[in-house]
Amino acid sequence: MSENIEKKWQKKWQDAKLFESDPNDKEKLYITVAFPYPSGAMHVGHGRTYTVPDVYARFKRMEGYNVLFPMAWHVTGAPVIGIADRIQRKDPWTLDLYENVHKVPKDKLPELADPINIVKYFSTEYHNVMNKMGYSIDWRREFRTIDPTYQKFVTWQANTLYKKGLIKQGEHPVKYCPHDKNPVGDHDLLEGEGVGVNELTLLKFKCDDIILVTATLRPETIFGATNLWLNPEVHYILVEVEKGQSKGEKWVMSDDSYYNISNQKELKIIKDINPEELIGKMVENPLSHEKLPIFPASFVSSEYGSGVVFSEPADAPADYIALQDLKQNKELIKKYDIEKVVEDTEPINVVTVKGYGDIPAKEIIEKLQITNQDDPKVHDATEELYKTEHSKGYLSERFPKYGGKKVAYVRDEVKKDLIEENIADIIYDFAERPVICRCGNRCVVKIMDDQWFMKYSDEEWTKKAKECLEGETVIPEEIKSNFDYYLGWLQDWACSRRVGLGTRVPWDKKWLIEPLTDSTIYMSYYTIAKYLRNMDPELLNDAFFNKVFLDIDSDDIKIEPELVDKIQKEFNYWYPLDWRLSAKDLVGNHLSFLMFAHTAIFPKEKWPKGTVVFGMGLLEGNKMSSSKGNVILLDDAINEYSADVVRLFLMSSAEPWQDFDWREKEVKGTQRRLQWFREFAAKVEQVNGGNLNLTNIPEIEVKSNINKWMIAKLNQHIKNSTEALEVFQTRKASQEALFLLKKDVDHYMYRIQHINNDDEEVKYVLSILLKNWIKILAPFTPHTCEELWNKYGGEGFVSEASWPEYDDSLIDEEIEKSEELIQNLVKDINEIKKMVDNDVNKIHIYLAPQWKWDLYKIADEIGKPDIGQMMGRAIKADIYSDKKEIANTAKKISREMTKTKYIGKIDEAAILNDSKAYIEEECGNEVIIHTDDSYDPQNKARNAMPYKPAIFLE
RNA sequence: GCAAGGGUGCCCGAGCGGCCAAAGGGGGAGGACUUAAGAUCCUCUGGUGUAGGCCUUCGAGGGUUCGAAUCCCUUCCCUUGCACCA
Repeated sequence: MSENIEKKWQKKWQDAKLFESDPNDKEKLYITVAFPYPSGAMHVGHGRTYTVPDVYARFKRMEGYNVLFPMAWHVTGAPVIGIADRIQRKDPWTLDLYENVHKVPKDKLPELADPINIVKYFSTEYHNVMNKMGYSIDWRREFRTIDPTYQKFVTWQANTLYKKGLIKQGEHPVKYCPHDKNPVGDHDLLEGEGVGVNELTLLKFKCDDIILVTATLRPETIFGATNLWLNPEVHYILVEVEKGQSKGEKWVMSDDSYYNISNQKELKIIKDINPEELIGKMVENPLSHEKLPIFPASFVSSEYGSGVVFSEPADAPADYIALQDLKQNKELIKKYDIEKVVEDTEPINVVTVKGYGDIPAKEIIEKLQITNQDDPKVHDATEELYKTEHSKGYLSERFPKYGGKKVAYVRDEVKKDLIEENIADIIYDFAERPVICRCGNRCVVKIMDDQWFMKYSDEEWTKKAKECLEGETVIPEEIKSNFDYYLGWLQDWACSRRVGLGTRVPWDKKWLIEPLTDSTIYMSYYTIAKYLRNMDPELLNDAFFNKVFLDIDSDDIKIEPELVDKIQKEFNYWYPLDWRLSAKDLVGNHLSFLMFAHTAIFPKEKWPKGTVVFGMGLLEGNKMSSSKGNVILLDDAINEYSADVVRLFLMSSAEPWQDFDWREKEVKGTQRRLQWFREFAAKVEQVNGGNLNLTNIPEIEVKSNINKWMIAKLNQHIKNSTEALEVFQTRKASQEALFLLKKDVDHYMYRIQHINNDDEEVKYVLSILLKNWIKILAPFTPHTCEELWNKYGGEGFVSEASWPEYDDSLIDEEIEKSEELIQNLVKDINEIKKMVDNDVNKIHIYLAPQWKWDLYKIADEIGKPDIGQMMGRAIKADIYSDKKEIANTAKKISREMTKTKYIGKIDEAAILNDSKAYIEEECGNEVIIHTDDSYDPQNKARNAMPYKPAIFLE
């Protein structure tokens, strides 16, 4: 049923070309959301992402803007290559994922062995589901990032940045498989997913004419170096460095580490080295020049770093325990003839850290009860101490230049100085191992030296990007400082790739442009995409784009000038982008790149104006994840609940930047609420005798308080909802527009039960209410609203209807206070009745006399519960003769005023009389409203306070 | 570790100096309707009180203020990001 209605309106919108936006005289609004990478089916989390801009677009359209909301598909990149490959190989996990989670029909599955087919299949799927959601997208501008026309655009973009000197060649460490001769991404790994690459400082210890190189994460501990460790079991070699700052030096390292380091430096193997011959010899500490002995140790790994380690037993638990082991191993000491030096070797304090003494490593070894260097707990000890010292440690005062400073700062300083003096170099290694390629071979860290980089570190460029950020509205606001941080922190970004789908680097065709780099200014492409989609890509040269986007004239433009002019005008009409929406995790890359790229290419007036950042999706409290199968596909959700229910739920369960939680029970609650709304509309028609006409509601003057109250509430909710939508608060807006308004309507309907159901005022109020209500819900539940609008005589599409103007003058404090007065009174009476045992016949109500209002006013002017001041002013103004009574009342007011908002005197007698019948009905007794205390047997009248009449139950 | 955000009633979540015992939803209890169930509607959902009140609560501790869930300080805990990947 609802599915048919939704289909019907989607078709009507399409036939009327409602969302095909072309330049006109209206004010424009251009909104985009990060386009999807369609490597799987759309789930409800994606649904939220794309519903937010749709709701906003629909809202702004009703406000009278010419809104552009386009969509395209980001299909460049490597992941689909891996997926296709796994499908090709019939990897069971992948097949299961695509068949059962992404729900690809079994007969279609084999086609997905081709990456192109994956992106085609899912982008088509996305397109269809987006239509089923009722998104108001201008599909004439749809494209995929591998379309030849788009590639021409990316080529232009790359050339433009290149010419400005913002793309440079440089070196960069990557995970690399020496067997495949290719960089490897995480998805290409058999083992070691997510393992990071560490930059290690390689310290050079001279030993005659050769150098023992030791790799460390903690170069500052060089001050406490006592000896070197070599593992007698490991195979060492001597190599000569052939290039770079260490050229000509002869290094000793393990041959396993050579496997890695040779990918980073040009090394020539000279000969094998027998560690036994080196153990016992002395090397020179490069910093202090003192002589240090070489000792044997079994914990030294041949794979990590260089296979040679310098020992700092005060702060490195492994070094400490290895030294203890050695001291006890008389046999070994004897073998290498190092009795004296071993005996003399003691830890040297380097780092002072709270909670530890002089030799932190000793303490932690003892704490964890580690008994020898091959105990796996050594690893935990190292990790713990490393973290503590890094965050809380200080280098001991006695070291010149660096002493007394925090370890965290000293580390980089020492490293920089050592390298400058050429007593250290840099190598890279994995933080953990093993890292094994799919082909079964050990991966290495390779330095690619022909990699292309975006120079995001460029100071001037960063300054401009920050300026761009400064001029933007960021929602939520707190993210802005985050952005600022990222813009400054971004280093050069490797922007070329060897594998994946994408556009070639125009001047170096062996590279592809990295997928985050090819989608930083594509919002400008949307504005002209409808002209380019059927064009011969060969016509789209740089000259063309230069003219359209930057107004640079050229003889090389191959398209007729009139068309170029039209295209350029369209770009200038839509640009700059008003709003960019994207997920939280893209703040540090995509969204920042977007700002960088815009400032580099476009003049300031074309820089983006606003960014909205999204939170994540949860499913019944757990993180949504396709790969774990923990998702609900959007299509399934639509089929089960209808698009409107899904939309409404997604918009109302959390604000866009918060994490939302798809809870079936609450989705069902939303469904019932929407159903209630439809029934309410039918009820309004029924009250109107079956011929409700929303286009033509006869004007009528509203007199009764409760009707005025309903109108006031309606206006208040429209106002709140409008203000919330302006700043993308879809949750607040939908709460106001549906849930809170419904609560007031419920109350209203209850209140008017006693009124003649042919009452003209009620008919009018309900009609006005419904008319506006349909409108303010239209952005959230467009199909339902379109249907109701049409059914009850609305003119045209509600999607095109004008957004309701709220009238501040109708949002009357006094009217609200009146209803509050009545409700509080009823509540109080019933509460007292509950507590009183005897039967009640009559309810007497006494109102506060004028002087109490005067006193309340004085209290309000003072602004705080200061009884002394109140008394002073009251007596001066001579508001009442009995000072004791004034004092008593002042005390009460002092208490009351912190709980009640003062809005001036209201005519309580009139208000209560207006609703007397209602009060009697609610309380079940006759009500007598006294304007004086001529009948007051229990002396209750004196309790009357402004907004709080006295009650006497008889 | 660094950076950002956050800890609110059974649960999710609003509130961000006084209309706050704290919106709204979910869950629970009771009632109306119904042959019954469901849906819908009403009431209650911190404690206590024989006159509309009082007491205790917003991670913990301290402070500012006539007044703090809201502001400041300290402390504990949680979530996210830290890159060559969309």
